[in-house]
Amino acid sequence: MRTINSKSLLNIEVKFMKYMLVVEHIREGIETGKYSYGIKMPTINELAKKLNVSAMTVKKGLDIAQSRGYIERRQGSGIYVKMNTQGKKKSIPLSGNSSRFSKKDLHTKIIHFSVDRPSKEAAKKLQISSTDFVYNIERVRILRNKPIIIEYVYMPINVIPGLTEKVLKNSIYEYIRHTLNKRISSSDFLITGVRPNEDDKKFLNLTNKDFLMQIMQTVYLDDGTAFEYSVDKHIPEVFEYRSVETDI
Amino acid sequence: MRTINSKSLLNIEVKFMKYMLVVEHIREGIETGKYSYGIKMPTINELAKKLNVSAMTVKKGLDIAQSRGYIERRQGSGIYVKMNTQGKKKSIPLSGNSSRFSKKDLHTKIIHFSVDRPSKEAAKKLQISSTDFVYNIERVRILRNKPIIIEYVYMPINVIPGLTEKVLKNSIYEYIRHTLNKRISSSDFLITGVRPNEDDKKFLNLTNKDFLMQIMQTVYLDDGTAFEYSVDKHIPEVFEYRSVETDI
DNA sequence: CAGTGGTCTAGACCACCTT
DNA sequence: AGGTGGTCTAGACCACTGC
Repeated sequence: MRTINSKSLLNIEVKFMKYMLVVEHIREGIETGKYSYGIKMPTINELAKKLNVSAMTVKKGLDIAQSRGYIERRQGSGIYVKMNTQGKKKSIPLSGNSSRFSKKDLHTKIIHFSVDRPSKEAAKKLQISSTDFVYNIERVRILRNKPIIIEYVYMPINVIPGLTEKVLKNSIYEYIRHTLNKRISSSDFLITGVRPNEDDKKFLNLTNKDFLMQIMQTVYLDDGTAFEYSVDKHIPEVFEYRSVETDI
Repeated sequence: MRTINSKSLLNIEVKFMKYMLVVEHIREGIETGKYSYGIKMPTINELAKKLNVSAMTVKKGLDIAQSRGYIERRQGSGIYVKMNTQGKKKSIPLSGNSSRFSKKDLHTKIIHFSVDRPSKEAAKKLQISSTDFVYNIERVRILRNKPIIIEYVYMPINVIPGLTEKVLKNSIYEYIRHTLNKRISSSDFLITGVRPNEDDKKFLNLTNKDFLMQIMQTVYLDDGTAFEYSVDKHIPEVFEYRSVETDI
């Protein structure tokens, strides 16, 4: 990646794509209240001049700001702020758990941890052979003594070597990012509502009357390798998925 | 919009942004099996030459193909096909109902239709005054005699004038697009799991043991006007939300 | 018709992967 | 070192809005 140093006068080296300057400018403007709901923003050329980048780069930044729901663009008219100061945040299923809780309140109980052959389903999703080995993990997330999420996770041992119970007790994603130095790039996921199975009922203290919000997902590294196939089931009290959709 | 005519030799005028040629090329390649899972695609320069567009335009098309989950891009390596022939489709909540059913099998029952003042919540979401008027609509969607979705819809009468029961029986969105000639551009939505209320139970034939998949959404026209605030509740058997998330 | 956003281009250069 | 994708630019031209 090409990087530039902004704020170098402050001796704080911030590495950015230039188009992220645009996104940051808008995010900051919304947070500080400079840009509030419905206001017309500066034009593309003004932004380009102010941030010292080309118009094309501003446009690329606007693409991202728009995809995040910050702004609305009206051809021939201008750019308008769409988000309120109390910014909406996407609850991203990438990390397998909701980020709405402070880390202190959240504990992890490991129900099962083994290395097995993958199920047919898991092998297909992970694009591996049924003779390869995968970690087979079952975890329960507990929020202030209340179990809220049960996770069934499959990861190829070749892709994510060296998993231990200690890692599972903390964050698998931290381990992948900071110990293995791999980058997570994308996920396909599917949200449905399901009834609990026997394990779900046992570990989340549920009955047949209860239900769960299920996310089935395949997660990819930035080299395209699928490294996780997982099924997370959340109790409805703590689940929400928020997003923005834009035409094309 | 700038438009060009492709396939003019066939006397079929297809109006496109050039970058959509790239998206279409990839979609078609996946559908016909020319591009199958894992295959390395032509390079950007090759695509540019083949489709007779600039490299930047190819890149813009790739952005869209990537956001649709068609491809994976690996810097320094190439572009790889990610989607299987039996293409995944996003079940888009924009239309308020799942598009997995043929129109023939789906019927609509209108439970309630009036013009009222908006609730505080609806006024806030629609960015209108509590003294303005809104359509207050309650509909049930019925799939082959089984009620599957109940919808509570609020629309400002100033923005969407002339709604009738006949429109409600068909598609409000068709009416907006083709009769009012307005364009729908984006939506914010929130997916949660809920228990049915009294109306839900009555009209979907549910009990307290049942649950529903709820989408609360605000939908915007391309001029930024919020024109719909709605709560749709789907029975879990027919609900799924599928998507792709990419870093940034 | 002036202003604004959208599309498109050719080309320079950078970052990363592969050999 | 060569190939490939990513970023960035300056500038041309188009489509739309609003005065």
